[in-house]
Amino acid sequence: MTPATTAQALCPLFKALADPRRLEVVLALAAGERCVCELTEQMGLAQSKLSFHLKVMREAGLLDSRVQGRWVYYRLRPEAIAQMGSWLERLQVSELPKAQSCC
Amino acid sequence: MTPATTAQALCPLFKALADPRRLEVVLALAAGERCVCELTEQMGLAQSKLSFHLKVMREAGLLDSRVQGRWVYYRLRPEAIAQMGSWLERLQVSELPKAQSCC
DNA sequence: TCAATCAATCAATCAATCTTGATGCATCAA
DNA sequence: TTGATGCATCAAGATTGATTGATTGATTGA
Repeated sequence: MTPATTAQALCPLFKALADPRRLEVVLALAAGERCVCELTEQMGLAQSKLSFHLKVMREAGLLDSRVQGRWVYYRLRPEAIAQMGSWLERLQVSELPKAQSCC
Repeated sequence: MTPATTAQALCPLFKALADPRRLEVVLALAAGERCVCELTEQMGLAQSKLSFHLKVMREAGLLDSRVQGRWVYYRLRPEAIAQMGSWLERLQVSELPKAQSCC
């Protein structure tokens, strides 16, 4: 996988984190699986709004869900977190040289 | 800084990465500082388009710039990368317990 | 000076995302 | 079987973000 391809694959993940509500949801899920009704209460979000954001994150591959009876439980996908983390790590060059000249 | 506050601070950074063009620019800058004209050429982007995206990333705190003569050089802000990285790390819980019951 | 170059900005258009309230579907308990 | 609950989905409108082409300001070399 070339770096460019990797970037393409990562974009949806970063997009999924590019919203304050979603960051909060992710933070809540870091403590473990939660069902939608718990999240709704905890976040103080309208049900359909939360459902929308959960869908965005699930489709990006950031979250997984499972159905149990009439409840739906969401959880983080550690692979997704790791993928972003290691991409960022590769960027972390200690001392970048200044460009000498240009054009 | 509470976790929630941290999340608020991180949102603009993740937003800055939530675009394929911007990811490519970041990738290019990982190799070191570049001037806008180099990036324009390398990315094959219209000048005003690139300028727009650079501004988004600079205002988010992801990039820094310096002016030298009539050129402007952009570079990554390692602190920004580190901030996102360590936030992601804190999410990386090894084995999340399943929720028992709900509601 | 004067013309050329680099880059930011602006206004207008277009596109993507979010929000809202309503509706539908599945599950469960009575 | 009926009513209630949990969640997804939908259509409409609002908000935000991206693109385009033109203009402007600063800097440089002739």
